[in-house]
Amino acid sequence: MGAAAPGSLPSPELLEEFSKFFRLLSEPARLQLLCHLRQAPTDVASLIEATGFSQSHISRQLSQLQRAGLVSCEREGVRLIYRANAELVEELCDLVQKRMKQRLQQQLDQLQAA
Amino acid sequence: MGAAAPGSLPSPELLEEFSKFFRLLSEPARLQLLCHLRQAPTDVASLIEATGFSQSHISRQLSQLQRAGLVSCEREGVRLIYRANAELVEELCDLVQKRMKQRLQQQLDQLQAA
DNA sequence: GGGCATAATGTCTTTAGACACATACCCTGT
DNA sequence: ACAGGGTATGTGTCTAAAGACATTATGCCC
Repeated sequence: MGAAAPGSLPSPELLEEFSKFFRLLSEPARLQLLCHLRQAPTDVASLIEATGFSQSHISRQLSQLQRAGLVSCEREGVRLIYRANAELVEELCDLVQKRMKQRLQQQLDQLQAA
Repeated sequence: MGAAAPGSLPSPELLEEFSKFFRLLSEPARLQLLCHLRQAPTDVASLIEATGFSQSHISRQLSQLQRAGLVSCEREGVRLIYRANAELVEELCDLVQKRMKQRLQQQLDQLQAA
């Protein structure tokens, strides 16, 4: 155990921090951008074309992802190339995938029981 | 490496599903409840006492977490004992912790560079 | 079955965030 | 230095979700 000491509850500040992180990922648009960037570093124009979102929208989402350290960007001539933080994004994907499986399994079990 | 095929972009439905999952975790109150349950299975009254939230508030949050498969509950006499899905929650914690470290390291690096 | 606990839900108000339009900014090449 | 494409930001509107209150449902004990 070692995980169950009463004092191990996160501070309110930490909770707030975590919550912000998850809130970032709670927007389909941002997830979609992350998925694109996960496949390859991409400039903004291509993201606009790929997603159909407005330029300002994409710019905002990207800057949020950047502040959170999920993506970074570098200039290449006149455009900005964004790229995903590979490690973190991969782990996120793994986790989410695992959860999906678990969830579906649960639903299956429920059906079996009925 | 198999991760970069163009067709591997999640469907809109899947994105929506993921986004809902993260939205669940984007609420400090729910995170706090999860943290409590992570330490030990707990009945609602104790959660009220521990958090100071209203009964209805807690009840709502718990049912959301339950629908998502993050917690489950069983009746014990007149009360309901909620418990966290240990595996998933532990993984989440690991991930979040890792990210925090990474993030702080980034900020450190920035300071070093300045 | 009545009364008393605990837990869940219906409803309302308030607030936080998405998204669009317009505009300002910045970099780069000439 | 200027012009122009490429990106960021100020502002407004709209929607979805949080949170408080009152009410209803559910199981236990007599």
